[in-house]
Amino acid sequence: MSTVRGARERARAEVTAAIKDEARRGLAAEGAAKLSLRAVARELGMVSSALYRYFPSRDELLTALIIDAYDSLGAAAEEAERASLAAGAPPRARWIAVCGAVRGWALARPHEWALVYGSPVPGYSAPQDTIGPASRVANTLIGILRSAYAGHGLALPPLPAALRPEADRMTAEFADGLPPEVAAALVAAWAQLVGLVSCELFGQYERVVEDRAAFFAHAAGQLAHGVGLPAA
Amino acid sequence: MSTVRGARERARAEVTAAIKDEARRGLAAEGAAKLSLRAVARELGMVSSALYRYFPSRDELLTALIIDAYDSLGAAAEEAERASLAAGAPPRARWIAVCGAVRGWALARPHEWALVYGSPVPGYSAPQDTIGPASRVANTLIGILRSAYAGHGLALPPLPAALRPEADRMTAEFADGLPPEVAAALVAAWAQLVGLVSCELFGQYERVVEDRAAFFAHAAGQLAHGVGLPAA
DNA sequence: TGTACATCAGTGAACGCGCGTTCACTGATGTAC
DNA sequence: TGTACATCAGTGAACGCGCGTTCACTGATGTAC
Repeated sequence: MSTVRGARERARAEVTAAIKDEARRGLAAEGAAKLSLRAVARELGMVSSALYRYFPSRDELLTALIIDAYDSLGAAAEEAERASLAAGAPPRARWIAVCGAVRGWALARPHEWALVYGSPVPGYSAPQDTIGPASRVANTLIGILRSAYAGHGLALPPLPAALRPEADRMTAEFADGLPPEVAAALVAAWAQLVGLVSCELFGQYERVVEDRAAFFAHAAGQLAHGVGLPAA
Repeated sequence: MSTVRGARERARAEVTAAIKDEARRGLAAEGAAKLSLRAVARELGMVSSALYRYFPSRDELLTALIIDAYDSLGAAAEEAERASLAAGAPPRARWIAVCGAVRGWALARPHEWALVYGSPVPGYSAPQDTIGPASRVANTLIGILRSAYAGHGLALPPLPAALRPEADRMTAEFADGLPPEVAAALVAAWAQLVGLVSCELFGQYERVVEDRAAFFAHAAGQLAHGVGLPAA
């Protein structure tokens, strides 16, 4: 509770961090499905049963890694928004900056990206605790659209009637105050962004895209257009 | 070589198919990383060493599943194009039909989608044999754009200068005769389509998108717009 | 048509390995009086 | 300040399980003469 923690508490935090770091290395080597407590312990020079002082099971360790990943990605997105806002960038440029930050984070931590946006781990189902951190990037993007809407507005075509109820529901849930076509466009853009990053990371660009930074910059501009932030 | 195969050859084809079917079930239960030859053999009532008469290793079995998946997805896309072409549909409608076929295939075989477009399996690297079947969907989409281009043309904004060399390279490689902005737009649309399908399949729409068919139809329309096939 | 031989599918045992989790334990660190 | 006790990190053995791959083998199916 106190800010000056006891030696025991400090040691516990350090060992916990070391376990997660080693587990992230294991993720890279073997993937989430095969992440092995025994291997983590071995690498740390501990006996495998000792890990149970820190995580009650393998799945809880996975959950901790997932939460960390969402948080770290969310922080990267928020930082990009903060920096470009401070530089006086208009909404479109900030949107593109945040997309670039997401890609940059994923390129630096491909296995953590795979952990949260790749194929689900069979037999593992993420608990509720992961929902909050998971939405930080989306919230950042919504914030940009909000400020654009409050400024010069967003250039979006009207929704098809079939999507109206769904778009109204989305709007009420996480984009209150914005027009319904914005919520629908945002979710689509987010899924498309995930696709751009995952394709690059998961090997789909092999023999197809070479200048990946230029290609992504162009695609992020298209995504901005798709959410009503056209160029010029 | 003859069309009337001997009993032995026929039996071999049947057992090979049974092994792959059972392996596909294993994929669903445990994921590609943990796909187990012994479990497949057990389920088939064989002894595990017997599988080595059919596949020289676990990785070769995985490769066979990957090729099958690409082929099956490619066939679904081609069939959708053929049917909507036969119905006299214009390029935009055919584009949307093919996107819908990709999504439909993925919803019916989520674990095969994950096998080819999800996180890579650590320690496994796909051999050359998978390249051909992998491009059938993209080829179908290019075909649509080709016929649209030959007809009323494609409505695409000019490329940023930074992407011009890359777009020229892509065009020479797989979209010969089309303008460079088409190749770039196609690859981006394809990656975005992968994102839409993967997000839906991998659980990213939980608590976000409810009417997924309507949402996808709208997004596929946006993708069509992105490759120069605007509505109306 | 019959026989000898080659091919091949499938068996069963073995090698050497790894896994998650539990449990009774030792010994060091912290806490209350 | 000193002592008794509680808390907790880490140990080591064990349980019960699963894995990919190799190898010598049996016996059925096909082929050549």
